[in-house]
Amino acid sequence: MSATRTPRTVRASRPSRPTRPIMAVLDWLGRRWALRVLWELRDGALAFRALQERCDAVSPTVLNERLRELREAGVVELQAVGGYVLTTDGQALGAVLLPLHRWAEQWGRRGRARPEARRVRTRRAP
Amino acid sequence: MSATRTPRTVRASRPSRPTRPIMAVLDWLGRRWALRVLWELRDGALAFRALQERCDAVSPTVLNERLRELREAGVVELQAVGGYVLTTDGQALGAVLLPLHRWAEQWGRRGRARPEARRVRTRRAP
DNA sequence: ACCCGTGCTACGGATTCCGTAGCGATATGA
DNA sequence: TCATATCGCTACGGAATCCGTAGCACGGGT
Repeated sequence: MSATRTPRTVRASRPSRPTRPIMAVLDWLGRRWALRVLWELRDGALAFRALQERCDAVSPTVLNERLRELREAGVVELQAVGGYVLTTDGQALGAVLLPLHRWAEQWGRRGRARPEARRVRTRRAP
Repeated sequence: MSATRTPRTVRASRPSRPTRPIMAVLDWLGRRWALRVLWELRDGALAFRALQERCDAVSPTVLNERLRELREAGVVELQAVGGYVLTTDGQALGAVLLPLHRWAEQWGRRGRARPEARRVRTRRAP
């Protein structure tokens, strides 16, 4: 019937994984600028535009979306005055980034370069 | 010439930041599935398809791209037999994820829900 | 009445991600 | 030798996300 040779079944092997919290965290933490926002807020509150400034001038659309997700996760909050700040949970999460910072420093000393920009999608002539 | 009222200059304030290693790490680590790949490799080597399986059946295109970046960063390598495995640096980086795991467990116990799927782009009526 | 700064949104175009199909190489068995 | 199976990995079209710019509504200062 089928033209293919082998289904190569890759799915169907996770029938009822309970979706551990770590999976959820790795998911929303692994979105663009999420880690960076936590890192930039580690020293104290920052206003929206100040935060945007520090994140390589990320577009306000994405920044606002990340901040909303981080607020829903309960790690950052917007205080009446002074801008965005880490909550207690957020500070605990930010503390996890300190070992990462140390690792990055040693990693940088070993001459590791940042993986360079991905290949541009081959565009066909218009 | 411009019709705007105020430039609201958000750029132009980072003239010569030396691009610390932590920034580079937060960049390539904050891409989709990068953290998850490190997490799934923490217990030992995994073949390409086995790794794909564990990462919610991520598409092979993205998985291969992440693996390439992680190899260029020197945290993952493909051994002759057995599939992908963390390097020494990679294991040190994976160790950073353990405190994150503990944080996530407590975070999950406090009833935090994963920030739900983003809103669909508001499409105006046709 | 301005001027300035706040958080935040609209929107079109560029980039990235996903889902499926399949290739070349290698291994194993009949 | 031929068939089958699995390996890492690629092609490609469509969907989702991200970016860059412009600007709104509100409030405080002068």
